[in-house]
Amino acid sequence: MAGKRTRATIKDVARRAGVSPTTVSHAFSGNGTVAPGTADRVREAARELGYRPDTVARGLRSSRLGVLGLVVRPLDPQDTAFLEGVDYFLRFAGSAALAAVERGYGLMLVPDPTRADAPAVGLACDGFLITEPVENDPLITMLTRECVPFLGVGRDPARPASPDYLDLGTRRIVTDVLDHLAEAGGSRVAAVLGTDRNEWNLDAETAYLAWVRARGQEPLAVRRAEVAGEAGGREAGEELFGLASPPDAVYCQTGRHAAGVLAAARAKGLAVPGDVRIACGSDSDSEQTRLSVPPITSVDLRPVRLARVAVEVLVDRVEGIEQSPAPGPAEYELMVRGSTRG
Amino acid sequence: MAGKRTRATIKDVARRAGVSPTTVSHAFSGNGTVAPGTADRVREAARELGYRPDTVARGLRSSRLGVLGLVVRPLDPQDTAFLEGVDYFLRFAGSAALAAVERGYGLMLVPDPTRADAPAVGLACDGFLITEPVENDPLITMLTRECVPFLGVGRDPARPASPDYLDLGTRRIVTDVLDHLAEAGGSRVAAVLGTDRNEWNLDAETAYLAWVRARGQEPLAVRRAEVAGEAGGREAGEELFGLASPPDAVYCQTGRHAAGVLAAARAKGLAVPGDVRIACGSDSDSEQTRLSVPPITSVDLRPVRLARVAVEVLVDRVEGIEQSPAPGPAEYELMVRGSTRG
DNA sequence: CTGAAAGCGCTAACAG
DNA sequence: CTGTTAGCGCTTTCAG
Repeated sequence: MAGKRTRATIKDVARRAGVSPTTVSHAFSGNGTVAPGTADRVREAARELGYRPDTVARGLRSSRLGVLGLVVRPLDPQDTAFLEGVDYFLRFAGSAALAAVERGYGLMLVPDPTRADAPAVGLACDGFLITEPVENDPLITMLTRECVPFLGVGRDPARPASPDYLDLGTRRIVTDVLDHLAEAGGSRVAAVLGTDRNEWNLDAETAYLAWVRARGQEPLAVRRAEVAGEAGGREAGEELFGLASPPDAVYCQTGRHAAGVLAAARAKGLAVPGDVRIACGSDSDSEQTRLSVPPITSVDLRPVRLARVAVEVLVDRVEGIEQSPAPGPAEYELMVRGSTRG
Repeated sequence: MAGKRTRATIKDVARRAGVSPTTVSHAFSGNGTVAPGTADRVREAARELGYRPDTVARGLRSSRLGVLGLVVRPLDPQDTAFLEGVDYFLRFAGSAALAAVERGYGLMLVPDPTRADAPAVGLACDGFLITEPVENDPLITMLTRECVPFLGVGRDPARPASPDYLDLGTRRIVTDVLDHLAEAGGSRVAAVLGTDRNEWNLDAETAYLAWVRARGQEPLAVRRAEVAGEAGGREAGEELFGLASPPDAVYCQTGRHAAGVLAAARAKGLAVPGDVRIACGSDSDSEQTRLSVPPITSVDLRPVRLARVAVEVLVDRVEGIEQSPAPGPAEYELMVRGSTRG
């Protein structure tokens, strides 16, 4: 079932319809103007031949392929951790794909095109969505140099804010969650933070430090790699609850961390909520937070909506629509659950 | 940040390296032969200019773009149900993307290219993965006609088995689950089936009917659309448990259906397991089955592995590698859980 | 080993 | 309204 090129070309259609290739081109692209009758003949001929314009050839001229690249960080293709963030990521990717389709684009998952082993096609995308750029993201450097449109979902923490990044509003979110923990009765709030160098982590840290200091306390933060997951959270929890004066509330950066902290608290015989309140700054739809016992208060970052907005902005950029108004901070919703609510 | 074409072309590199475009082409593609020294000069010039071969132009000649299309059925882009199968689908899509990358391909989610409103780029893919083809799938018709390689993940139920389809082994799986329900004490097993016309549903029905009749009983099957989800399952459960002689075991086709049936049983005061056993023929990782109370016995279809196999086979086809041995039925594992185990 | 020439399939100017 | 003429950036014979 190999088969050489069987598809009809624009010339075949032109010949059959008794017109020039240009006319066929016009008829299909809707550019120029074609007499209705002629257009019909062209369409008819094309149908008979099973002709469809070749996207690649078209892209060569118009330097627009119709493909958006989605780059997910962290990005090591070896690292199956890629699959760990499934809940949030799938919703994001799925929604982005749909939104892209609605704008006439395909959405391709690509590994970091700056890596040597990246498939060449990665570079062919008309624009890129980069979720959670890392500090001084090399991909952003490259895209900027080559004038390829992109949109960061989250800031590059080392670069100035700009319309090139969607603002996740991390500090505001984290502060809200911390306030909620305090309202729920937490008087000493610890934090379990991640280690990736992205907006989400770096801003969360900043926000936590500021919040704690504003209350005249010393920060009590531990860090665990995102990929350490529930086990990492459990470790962190054991560390925190083993202290001489343990926290009575814990803010966690990921749902998996939170689930681990919860497990550690329960293992230690601590009531949740009661002795300890736990909340998570992300990923409210994850199994870990939603279906744990008790369920863990967390934040719905609206990945479906976020992806849609991101695609809209990116497509506008790709199509050269002038500065689509940079949307404000992403919407979110605090999902208060049993882990902080008597 | 619009910017016209800034990227260096092969000519620029040729000029700078003092050679012809042909030589540059050879140096990069590894085709012809280039003297080591010349190749170095070319590479050097390219580096200085930040040159990278243009994938689109390259694809024009070689008619190989390096992109695999992933078509998910059912496929209505309007229908957010697309997002509902998240657990299984994400794992599948994520894993497929990784496997594709490892073979040097990009993996693009595309809507059914046979639809009128589909983005043209859908057609540009070098090959397609079609998860759960529907009966007489029009996409398969088109791809066959145009000699575009594809691989169905699941058979087209209306076409003869062939190496073009990965065998999901549905009948075997369903039979195993039914056997398990019987072993767990079920003497009258009902089925809640789906409505999509794909291998999964049609073969499940066949297998169920055969299994029941082999035991000298009459089938007791209800159907609910996949998208009806938990509510649909609940309805189905109410219907079944409201019968004069209700079943004492229910096979469900989807995790959501199973969760609904479970809810219906509990609402009716039936013990699960005890009065009723429930098992699900798919999607063991879904929240619905894994984290319900009790958790629901289901089947791990190994989507991560399945996707990897599918990509391997498809890439072999795309690259014209002769008949990579069609892999046998997909592996799976019955995950026995509380819903069938005292 | 290297290069000149001829396109891949399509579209973008311009002319008619 | 339609056709002619040039290519897009790259690869590919096929001569040197």
